[in-house]
Amino acid sequence: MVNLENKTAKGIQTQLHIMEVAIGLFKKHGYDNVSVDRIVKESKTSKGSFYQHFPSKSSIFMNRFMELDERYIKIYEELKPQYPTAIERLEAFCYEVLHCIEEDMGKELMRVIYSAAIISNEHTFFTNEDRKLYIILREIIEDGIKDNSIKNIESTYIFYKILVQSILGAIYFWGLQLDNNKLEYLGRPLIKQLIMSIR
Amino acid sequence: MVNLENKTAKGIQTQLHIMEVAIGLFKKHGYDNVSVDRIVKESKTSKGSFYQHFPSKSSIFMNRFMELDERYIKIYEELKPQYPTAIERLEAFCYEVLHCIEEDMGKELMRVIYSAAIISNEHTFFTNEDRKLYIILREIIEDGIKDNSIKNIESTYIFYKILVQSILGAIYFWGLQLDNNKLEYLGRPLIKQLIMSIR
DNA sequence: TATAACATTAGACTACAGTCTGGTCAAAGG
DNA sequence: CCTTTGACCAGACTGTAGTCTAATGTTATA
Repeated sequence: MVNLENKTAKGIQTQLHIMEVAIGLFKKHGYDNVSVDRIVKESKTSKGSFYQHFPSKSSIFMNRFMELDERYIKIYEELKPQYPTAIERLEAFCYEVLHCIEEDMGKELMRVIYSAAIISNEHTFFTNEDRKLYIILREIIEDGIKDNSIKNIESTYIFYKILVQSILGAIYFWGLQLDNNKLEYLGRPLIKQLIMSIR
Repeated sequence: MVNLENKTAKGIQTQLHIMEVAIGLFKKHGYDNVSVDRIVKESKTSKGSFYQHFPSKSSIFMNRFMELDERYIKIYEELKPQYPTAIERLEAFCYEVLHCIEEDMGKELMRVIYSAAIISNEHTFFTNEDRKLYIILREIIEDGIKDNSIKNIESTYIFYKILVQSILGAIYFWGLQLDNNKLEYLGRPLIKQLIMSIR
């Protein structure tokens, strides 16, 4: 998910190197306690290099977050054969997404992303309807209409938006909590209720 | 909702004055284009004064946002006699909340609040279960169980959390959008679906 | 009233995200 | 081979949120 357009091999390497060092420092000391100056110092690069490859400090996390969509595809493919009906797949997939976000990203990263995404117009990833995750969701809903396991919805598009809002809400809610409750555990009731309502 | 503990009358006046000037400047030039330096200059105060009364720039908005809970109480009281059953009250109340947030606060203010709340541990308002809005929600759900208009829920507490996540999600989703779609319009399908599911 | 304790205020100062400028290097086209 | 274009990089610089210190006002209590 690293930006590949007009980048030299060396450039890509630098970008990856900065990213690795930065993520390492964030993990060790926390996002707020690591400055860009320190990142460029420890990675033996410079401010100019950093901002050549990342539009902002938070976009280091954004890069990782965007990569997650590739994982969703794999998750969906693995999960698909396990459930006979689309509605079951939809429910299981949603839980997997929540699980994956917590395990692979972690709360701090998600907090930074959610905090940045809503104030910067730079991040259009969330609103991009061609995002892989969104495509999968719509696909499963479509399947559910076809196999008649999903009923009681106005349209694929509307229910897909309902789901997106719910997932955003569950994650945001989780991000607010200072305790260690699991995202999947917190978000499950909402998803469950929605799934129940379209059965 | 201005912090009253250990404040002199003069202090409160200063706080209110700063708040008025700041909100005025934000409305005129946008939050990001108004610095704290400018606020203290135009309000003829000082940095020291500003941070005596506000823990951060964004908390000016937070103050306003917290005041909104008083409005919710009034809204609920006015709305209460219009609907015979609790489930109808719950649905109507949720829409009113969304409506109110857009009208009284506006998207920019909510963006700033949502962006700040999830990264700063300073803001416990969202997670405080004694928040007026949350009390009202639980009360209506309780009423619904009593008058038997609400069924199919595991418990008041769980469904209340479902609702809170949904409202957060709807607002966050709205905040992400660059267009001018109304919050109430965007969030309505999710609320409707949930209400339907507990009927 | 005197004084201690604390709220208030001013403004210099710090830390840090992000910008800008100027230079180097690699590759592509003539 | 030369030149042009643009990616890459270094580091000085800027703007701004938030801190610190020291002075001043206010209030409660001895």
